[in-house]
Amino acid sequence: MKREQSLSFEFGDPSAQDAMGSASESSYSYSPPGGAVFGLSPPESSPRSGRNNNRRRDRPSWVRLTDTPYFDGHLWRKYGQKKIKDAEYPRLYFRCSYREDRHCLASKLLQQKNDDDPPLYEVTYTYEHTCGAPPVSFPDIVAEPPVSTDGLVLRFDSPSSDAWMQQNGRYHSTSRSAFMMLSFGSSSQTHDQQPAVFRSDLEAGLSSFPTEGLPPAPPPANDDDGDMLSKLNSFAYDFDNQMHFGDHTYLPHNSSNYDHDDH
DNA sequence: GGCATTTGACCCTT
DNA sequence: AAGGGTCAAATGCC
Repeated sequence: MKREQSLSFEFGDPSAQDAMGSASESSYSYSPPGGAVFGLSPPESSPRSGRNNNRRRDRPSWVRLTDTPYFDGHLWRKYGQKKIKDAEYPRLYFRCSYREDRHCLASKLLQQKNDDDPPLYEVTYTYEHTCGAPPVSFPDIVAEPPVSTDGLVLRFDSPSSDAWMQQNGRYHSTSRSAFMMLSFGSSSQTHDQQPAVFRSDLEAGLSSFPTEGLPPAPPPANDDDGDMLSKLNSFAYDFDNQMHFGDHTYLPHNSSNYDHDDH
């Protein structure tokens, strides 16, 4: 049902591209996936103020192709829609629902690519979430014996963060039975507690529930043991060159050179 | 009434 | 100057 995904990172600053592929520090304002995604300060000026800082082409962004563009584990508010020249479908603009509350700069841009069933969308994400909001799910964590390693497997039962979105004050889902799995401690990992597997299995379905009773997003994660859920996003990115989210495989461009001709 | 979405205008980037 | 991204007032929904 779902398509294979690809992910590309685009930066105006080559040094930022380098930072994406390693843990090295960068003067670039963006904190790449795998780094500390919490506690970032917003830019000194809004996008409309200032001149050369925060230019569009300098903003970190990555692209995802999906047929479920709304279900990515975060809450988004739509703030614009525009007909794009030579594009068959309008472009939709979303920003993090916590933009004001927590100065989260994350935004995404939705572009429908075709009219298949289901339609394919190109989703361009800009800036990592700094809101600290957990994935939109309330999973039951189940420890299971690992399949073939000496590690630990955690299963996050339904609903999956990949299957829910907020719309008109309610969460909506196309998943009836979803779960995610994390595997820790694989001997192939060079760092402690990095996942070897991170995936979810989704089945088509439809349901929704109101958002009123949901707890607020937690404060930025600390390093205490047991705070697994608040680290979920980080875990998802803690691969060297590959990330799995849901049944999507993300393949960040990892060349050390900035490359405009990436497709 | 409060909040999210829509949509035309404005402004920035290329 | 054209095209694209964001703002903000208007509108709709709960």
